[in-house]
Amino acid sequence: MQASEISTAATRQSAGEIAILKAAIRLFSENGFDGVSMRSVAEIAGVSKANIYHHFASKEALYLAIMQESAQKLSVLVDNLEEGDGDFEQRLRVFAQGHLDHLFGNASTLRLILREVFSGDDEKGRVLVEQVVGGILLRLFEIFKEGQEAGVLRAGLDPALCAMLLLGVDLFYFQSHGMLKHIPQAGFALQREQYSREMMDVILNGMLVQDVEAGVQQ
Amino acid sequence: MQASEISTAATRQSAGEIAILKAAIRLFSENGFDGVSMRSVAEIAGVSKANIYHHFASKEALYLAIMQESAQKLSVLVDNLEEGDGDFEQRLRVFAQGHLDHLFGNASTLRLILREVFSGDDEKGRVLVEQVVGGILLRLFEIFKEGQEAGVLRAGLDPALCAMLLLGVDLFYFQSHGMLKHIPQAGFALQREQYSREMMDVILNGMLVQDVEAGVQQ
DNA sequence: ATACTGACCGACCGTACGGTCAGTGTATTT
DNA sequence: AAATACACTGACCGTACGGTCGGTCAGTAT
Repeated sequence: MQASEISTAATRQSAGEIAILKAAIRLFSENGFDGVSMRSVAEIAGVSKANIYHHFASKEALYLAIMQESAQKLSVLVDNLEEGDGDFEQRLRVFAQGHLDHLFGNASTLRLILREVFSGDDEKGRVLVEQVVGGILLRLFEIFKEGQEAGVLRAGLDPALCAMLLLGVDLFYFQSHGMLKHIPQAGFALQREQYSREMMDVILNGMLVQDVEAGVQQ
Repeated sequence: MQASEISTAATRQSAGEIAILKAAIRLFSENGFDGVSMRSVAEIAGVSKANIYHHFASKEALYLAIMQESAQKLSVLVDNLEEGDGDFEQRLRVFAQGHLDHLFGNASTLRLILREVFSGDDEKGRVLVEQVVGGILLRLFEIFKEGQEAGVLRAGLDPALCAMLLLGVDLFYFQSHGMLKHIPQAGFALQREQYSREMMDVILNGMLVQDVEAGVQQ
């Protein structure tokens, strides 16, 4: 009944190492790289600081390990879109509906990666693409490209751009829902489902081919 | 209306103090609060560390001073954004492009504010949002509202949501282009104008009433 | 019994941090 | 000429940082 065998398959992980990773993911996602000390990680994890250096070569190495583990968690999102049944449009609509919830379900993980993505640093951006999120995005682009070849996505559009728009709309909400609540006019942002539904209504209507009325009335 | 004397009127500033503020804005916007040391600020500003403490009570006080100056600067600049004088669609395209240019034109200042809004506590965030985002959102909101009353914007849509989508698309690019440009498949992200144009193609197509095919070929 | 392994720890190192303080140099006021 | 005001500095303080080191201890294979 324990959830203790999550990723122990690939590399054997001691209880301490798992605790370290868990503590690090929480602290780094909340406070960023510079805002976290190895001492605080050790304390939260309930191990000695020296033990962290037994498992990880440096603070940077620990950070990178967490980033990659996090990216792996997020790739499940694309799996859902890839493996769903129905045609592209149906899968896309289901995906769009649940995507935002999924993001919030992996809040710590996502915050960690977004912090890096939005840092604006060129070098970090490159490393991020090459080692962390590049593969996920390419798979997403490919799915949209197939959707276009199937005649569902409008012909003139860049599939990658459409994918990023869909992704960006949800990421934007994930990042800024706290502040959106303070804007009086933005009543649509009070509830996640409402935001997702109305936003997806606009952008799907904007990029899908209009054969019949595409269920966009209300 | 010159933008050259923003805050020199209220309090006399010595050359050293100006250099400190300038250095601090650059460093804090690039590296965040925890990633900047008072020593590095002093070095870049070309003054002693003690001199910073002569002008500012603490690191927090320096950071706060910069935040306030930046927020004020941004809110003033936003008011000068061009809007275009053509039809509804043309106005929005000009506005979106101008807004995006505006974001990049004040990159350091903006990054500073965004960091605080997205990761700071609610209280500070709310003040900043009201001061910086409020004005521009309201202007866009009015444009969309007029468009809807004129029958150009689809009737079921929330004008505030449309405004938020447009701003979000620009903001998302500002924050993520450092990563996007390292993805070969995301060629649309290499040039600002191209990104803005193609994104607007999609979302305008999703928002506007479809009388004819809305001129989205290239 | 012995030898070996790997998880783990307390104590420590050099450095950099935020912040303080006594004092210097230089204008302006009296 | 003396006094006041203020921008500015070098040296210093206590603390916390990332990282290292010698060593303990349980498990295990020989």
